[in-house]
Amino acid sequence: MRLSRSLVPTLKETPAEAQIASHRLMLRAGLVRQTASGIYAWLPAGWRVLQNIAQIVREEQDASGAQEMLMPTIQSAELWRASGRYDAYGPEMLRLKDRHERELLYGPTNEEMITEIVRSSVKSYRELPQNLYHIQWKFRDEVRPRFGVMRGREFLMKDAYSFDLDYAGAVVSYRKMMLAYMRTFQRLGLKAIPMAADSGPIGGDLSHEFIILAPTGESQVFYDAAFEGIDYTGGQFSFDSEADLQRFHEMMTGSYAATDEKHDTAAWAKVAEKREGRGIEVGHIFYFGTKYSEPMGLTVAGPDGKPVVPHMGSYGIGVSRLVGAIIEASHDEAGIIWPDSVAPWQAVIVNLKPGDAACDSICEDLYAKFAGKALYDDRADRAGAKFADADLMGHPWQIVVGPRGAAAGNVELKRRATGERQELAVDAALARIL
RNA sequence: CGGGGCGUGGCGCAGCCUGGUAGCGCGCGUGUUUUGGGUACACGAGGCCGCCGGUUCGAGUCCGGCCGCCCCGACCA
Repeated sequence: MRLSRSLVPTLKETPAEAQIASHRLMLRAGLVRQTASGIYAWLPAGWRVLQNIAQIVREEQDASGAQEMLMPTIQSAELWRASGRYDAYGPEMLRLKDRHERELLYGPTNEEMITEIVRSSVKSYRELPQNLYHIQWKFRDEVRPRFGVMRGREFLMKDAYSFDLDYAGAVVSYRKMMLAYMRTFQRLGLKAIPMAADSGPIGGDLSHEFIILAPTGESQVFYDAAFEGIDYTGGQFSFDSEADLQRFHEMMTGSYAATDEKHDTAAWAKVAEKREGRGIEVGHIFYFGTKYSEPMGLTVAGPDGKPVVPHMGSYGIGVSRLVGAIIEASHDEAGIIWPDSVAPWQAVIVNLKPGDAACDSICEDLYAKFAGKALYDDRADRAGAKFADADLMGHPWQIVVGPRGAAAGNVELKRRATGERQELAVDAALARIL
């Protein structure tokens, strides 16, 4: 995109409503605009980030064997009465009526709907297991939306639902999702720690929250250094190997990890290498047995022909929350520092002197070669303003093209994360990035 | 939902106490200037002062109601 013709409204000053770093930076970098309390419009740059994150989430879900689908945002109240949650869910659920006075709701989650869909189409144990997910907007009428996109009322979530014949099968599905999550967060450039969470009446160790480390996180976290440096994407854990999945699960549950709410000082004392930090919750997975399948009448024919009630689990990632969380984990005084995998553009080409033949020629050439992966700052602004915006927007690379180097066919390459700069020939710079 | 606060050009704010024809900085437009980290100067555009009602000769300012938004707390991807 050419910046001169794009809607990327950066701000020099911070709007008064924004308190935390990610919210301030998202507004200043022109990623989002708030349209109502807890509801945001995603502007071009922000939308690219959101899609990049969603794509990584999607790839890892697919790799785990889950199938993507899309369920609607609007659901009928009837569905929720069947599970008993219509009344139980409370005022957080946005309720609507259509022109015929039929009761509808804007989905806060999709257990009921997916259970109904599976109920109507899956008839035999041979069709299990199934794991279905979608990436869809949710609405939860939070009492107090805050922290920008991290605690909005409308938010984009990836939610997956697994269906297995029995508990043993559900455990395998659970472990696959846990692995998919750790791989996803690693690819997003985040350090994530799975933490045991309340699993309700079902019990067991099959509910985990995924906390990512960020200095400005909401809660204090305590964890074993054993979680550091594990490579989840390198091939040592296969989704197809139950032995791998078990080893992985033991690794994740065998070391101490807790937020301040559940911190156990006695157990903590025994940890050899302690780590503490701040964290943000970005995902939650749990096994809940037949909590929905039972009341909603989901059964399949078992091997002996008799009906069996499938065991379910559900698995959520806050996709839009991740945008804020990544910024909390990766920014400095000047602005955002995007991990390469989620950046809206890999590089910004900063033309210091639009109109100068040498500068224009190098920039146009670079811009074409990046084929959409670079933002071209062709605005007729001061150099300082462009540098400030480039840092603010957080592009992983900045390619500075000025008359000084252009004459010799050189550009300056700056890495946003380290601040490191060097003067290179155009092709050499290009080779470093692509 | 309890507690606190704020709504005045696009953004950040002053003016309100003590009513008298709306102001500052940034941004925006034009021109000159400058030309590698938000340059300087000049001219200019842009405001239902959140909304409704009341008091008053006169309301951004005082009174009442409503709406919106933010912050702290309890709860959540």
